[in-house]
Amino acid sequence: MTLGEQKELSKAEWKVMKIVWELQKAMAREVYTIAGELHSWTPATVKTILKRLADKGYVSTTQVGNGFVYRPAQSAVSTLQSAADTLLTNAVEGATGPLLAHMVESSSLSENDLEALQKLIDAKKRSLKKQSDK
Amino acid sequence: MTLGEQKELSKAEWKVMKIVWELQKAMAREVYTIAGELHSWTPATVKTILKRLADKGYVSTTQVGNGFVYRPAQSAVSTLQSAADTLLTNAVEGATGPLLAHMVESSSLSENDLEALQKLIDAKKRSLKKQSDK
DNA sequence: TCGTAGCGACTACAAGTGTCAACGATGTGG
DNA sequence: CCACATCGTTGACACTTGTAGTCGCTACGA
Repeated sequence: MTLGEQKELSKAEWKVMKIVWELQKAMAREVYTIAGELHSWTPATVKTILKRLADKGYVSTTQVGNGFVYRPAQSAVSTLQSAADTLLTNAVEGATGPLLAHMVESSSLSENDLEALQKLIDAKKRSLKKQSDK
Repeated sequence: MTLGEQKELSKAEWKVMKIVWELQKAMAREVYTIAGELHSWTPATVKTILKRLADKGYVSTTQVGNGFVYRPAQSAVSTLQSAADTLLTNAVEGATGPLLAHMVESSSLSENDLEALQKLIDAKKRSLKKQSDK
């Protein structure tokens, strides 16, 4: 994409993207088979969404035979992160803490994830402290 | 609302809700004055959005004079939390950790928030450990 | 080589959104 | 009591989204 203005993903598009992220490389067939099971969409529906995702630049395509191989154009993590930023934009002063608490609580995180978060929070706390006695 | 099926907020609706959450009680005038400055919307636009929010049940209204007092029907925190849950739904296995890390990093959190998160994470870690040596 | 299965493109259409103008009802200052 | 400022409601219109059918093209098995 020429620059910036990344169109956002719609609900249905997220669902398809999730499948693509999981497969990493996928033929249309695989995507709509899975999507069919998961959301009872017809192949036609999935094809439309794939097209829209390609237009928006979320999946890249490489021709193979009579069709494409679809592949995520950006990582799931970074896409999720921008979505999270958007979400945080809507957060009123003071809501962020409880929000994060809720998220941590309701996600299943690995030992490593928890460790990393711990470190991050420690660091944040220290920098807060330091700032207070400038 | 009778039960369940909460319609979701659209982008513009979030922006208006944010204002309503901040004001807690607001006349149309106040909302569209602020929204005008913030997003250069005309009063007409804001009125439409307020109506839609009322229809969706996100703001409650009480008549006063020729108009309404608008007031959030649910807390910012709980609304944000459901949005977060939706977001987490789209998260691929393994993405949640980095996602949360990013969010913690990019938000400004108070000492108390950080403390609370720390406790939560500690608890989570302990329960993970316990589970592993069943 | 020829039928067929499957692909992507195009078309369709109802519902949701972003944006706003106009209108009729109503409260208010003079 | 009247003119005016506002308020909420309606209507409007373009664009996006959810959902799906159809069609022309192509790869592939018989």
